[in-house]
Parts: sequence; C-alpha cells; structure tokens
Amino acid sequence: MPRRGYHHGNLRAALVEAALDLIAERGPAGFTMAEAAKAAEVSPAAPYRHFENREALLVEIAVQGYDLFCDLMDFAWNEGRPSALSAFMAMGRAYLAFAAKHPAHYMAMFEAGLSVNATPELAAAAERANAVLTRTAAALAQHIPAERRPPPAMFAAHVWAMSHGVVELYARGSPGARAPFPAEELLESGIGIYLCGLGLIPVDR
Amino acid sequence: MPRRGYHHGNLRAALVEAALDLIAERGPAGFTMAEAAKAAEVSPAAPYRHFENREALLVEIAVQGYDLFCDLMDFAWNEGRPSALSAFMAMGRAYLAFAAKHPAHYMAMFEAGLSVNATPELAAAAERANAVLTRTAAALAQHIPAERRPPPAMFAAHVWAMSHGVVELYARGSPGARAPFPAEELLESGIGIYLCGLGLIPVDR
DNA sequence: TGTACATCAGTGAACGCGCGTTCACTGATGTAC
DNA sequence: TGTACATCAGTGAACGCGCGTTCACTGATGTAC
Repeated sequence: MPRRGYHHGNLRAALVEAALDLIAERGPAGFTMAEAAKAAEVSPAAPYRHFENREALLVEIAVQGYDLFCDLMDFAWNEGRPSALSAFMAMGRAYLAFAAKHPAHYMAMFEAGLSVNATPELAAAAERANAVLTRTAAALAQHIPAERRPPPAMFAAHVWAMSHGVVELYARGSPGARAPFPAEELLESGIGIYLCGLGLIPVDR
Repeated sequence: MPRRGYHHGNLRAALVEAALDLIAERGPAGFTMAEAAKAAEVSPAAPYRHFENREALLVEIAVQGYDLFCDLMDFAWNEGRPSALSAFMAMGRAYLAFAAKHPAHYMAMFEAGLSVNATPELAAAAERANAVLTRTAAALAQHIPAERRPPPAMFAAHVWAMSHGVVELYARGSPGARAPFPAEELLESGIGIYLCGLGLIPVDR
C-alpha cells in the first residue's frame, strides 16, 4: 500500500490496520492516535479526517470484529452439517481460532470497555453476533427432550461464557501463562461435558 | 482515618483504598498515581515513599485480591459441608459475589494485564488461588466414577472459565448490558448442567 | 526526665514527555462547461 | 481537449493537559544516653 504522493489513497483502512497492530501489541488502552498516524506515515492531524476521535476508531475496529466473527461462526456452523453436534463443536474451535488470529479485534470487542450502544452500528453488529450464537444453540437444542431443554438464549450464554473464559484465562499468552492444558483441549472437553449434561452426547465415551 | 498533621499515619493503606475506588470507577488503566495521592490528601510525591512505582501499587492490590478471594472461597467451601456438591455450588455464588463486591480487586487480578510473575508475592498469591479451586474440584471429583473423572486441574479450569466468562460478559454492568438472564441464574444453571455431564447430579430434576 | 540526633514520611516544585485535538493552510483531484 | 473552480485529504505547528517520577528539602517521631 505505497504512498502515492500527497494523498494517501486509503488512509482509513491503513489507520485501522495500524491500530490493530498496536492493540495486539499493547492492548486497547495502549494504542494512541499519534502512533497510529505515525505507523500510517501521516501527520498526527490526518486521522481526524476519517474518524471523529479516538473512540470512533476503536468502535470501527469492534464493528469489523463482530462482522468477521459472525462470518467465521457461520462458516464453522455450516448450517449444522454434517451434524448439528459436530458443527457446534467446530464453532467452538472457530471461536478460539478467532481469538488467537484476531486478538486486537477480540480485545476491541470485549476488553476495550466500549459501550455496545456507542453507535447504532456497533449495537447492530453485536446483536448480529448474539443472534448467530443463539440461532445455532436453538438448532442444536432441538435434539434435547423438551422438558430438559434450556431456553436457547441461556444455552448460548453458557457456551459463550465458557469460551470467553477459556480465552481470557488460558488462551492468550496470558501473563505468566500457567495454563494447565491447551486451550483447545480445555474448551472441547468442557463443552463436551456440558453437552453430556444436556443429554446431547451419550454419557460413556 | 483523619490526617494527624504532617504525617499521615497510614498512607499505604489509604493509597490502596483510593486506588480501589478509582479502578472500580474507571478501570485499571484509568487509575493514576496523582489522583490516588490527591484522594488520600497527600502530595503527588508521597506515594513513592510506599510504592516503587505505579505497577507496584497495582500488584499490591492484586495480591490483596487473591488473598481475599482465597478466604472467601475457602469460607464458601466450608470443607465440603454439608455436602461436596452444595458446597461447590456455594463457591460459585461466592465467586460472583466477590466479583460484584470487589470489582477493583477482580480487575487488578484479571484485567490489568499484570504478569503473574511481576513479583514472587503475586505469583504465590495466584498459585494459592489456583490451589484452592483445584483442591475443591478434586474433592468433588471423588464422587465421579474413576473412568469418567477428568483431572482435577481440568475440572477446576472448566468451572473457573465459565465463572469468569459469566462475570465478564454478563455480570458486570457490562457496557450496553444485554444480559439475557441474571448472572447468578446463568452460572448456577451452567454449572449444574456441567455437573450433570459428569454424573454428579441426577439427570432428571 | 531531658536532650541530641538519626531516621522516617512528608512537601513543593520541577522535569520531560506524549497525548488528543484544533486550526489555518495547501496540494491534489475531479467535475462543469 | 482545456480551463476554472469546488471539494477533498493532506500538512505542520500549536494548544493545554495530566501523567510518572525525581529532587533537595523539612517537619515529626522515636531512641540512646
């Protein structure tokens, strides 16, 4: 993306890219507009042609993160094929892969302290992500006898909570990293046991 | 804790207290030495008589947090009485209560980006917390038939991950708060289902 | 009990720094005729 | 095709600010004799 003289050409995207690098390296609080501008080889005032302020750039990253997240989750779910169960487990792996490959997006989404209502776009993106997870949970829940079936939103929340917990506590090269097991193994086994509890996986294995 | 003239009397504790308030209000990144000093009614240089630098104060808070956490968990566990299962569920509730009543401690422990190895004291405190959870998981796991019993460290990690996930995603007046269920209900039901999966709770309820 | 003195725990002023943001500006681009 | 001009997307300098931290200092405390 070489500079073409006075005008940059695609500064907005370049700033997002630069911010992603900075956030991945130093966390959402450690990124500054000045450094993002510098990384994009542009004066410190230039970013304000594209983003109203610092938070707006952070919000943009979170929105992109939610969109990417939805895509990856949808892809992993693959409309419940070959089976709802195996597709669901694939989503779990995709969740960890997303957190690992897009740490800055993940941080902007969940650790930057942004209000989901910062902008309508962000609220919509977050809601879409929520809907994807709840929809798949509902599809899988159909295989549970009705009287033992939790509300899909609760089912989804349980799984999301465990996934997020694994990411935060054990997946990130979390400082001091005392992870007792690989994150993938931890999440797979944890969700496996949880699904046993719902009767979705036969008890003996 | 009134000021007794030139000397403060208990500045170290007052600074910790002030920092806790600031962190609870604005997060670990939002707290500053200058403001903590001001809140303690002391000049900006005074804190450096008690803490080498900003991080040292944060570490102190995290250490205190781990200690408090251990105490509360031990108390809730109550040596597994009246039953290992009910004591375990009590720990889950205590976990949420700790996060709710001591948000600044919780943040310093898990969200401040401190390395667990920042100091030997911190590493020891974190290890103690880990040990408490693993110990209770091991006690409860004794009631699982050996061939279905996961390693206690894994068992503990699953439950910790779900607890932490619930706190981060649904418990904190998390920005935009779209919690579909009360955090307590979410964690209780989630762990309940998980324990069903381990055969620790009869399936029909 | 009184005094000399070491130590402790504060003060206040200053430092260098980097931040977010604004401003008047200007070079480049693209459109109307 | 050529030219006038509006608009866009940069520049560079500056602002006010608050931060972490250091320094030489001094008032208060406590101990030895």
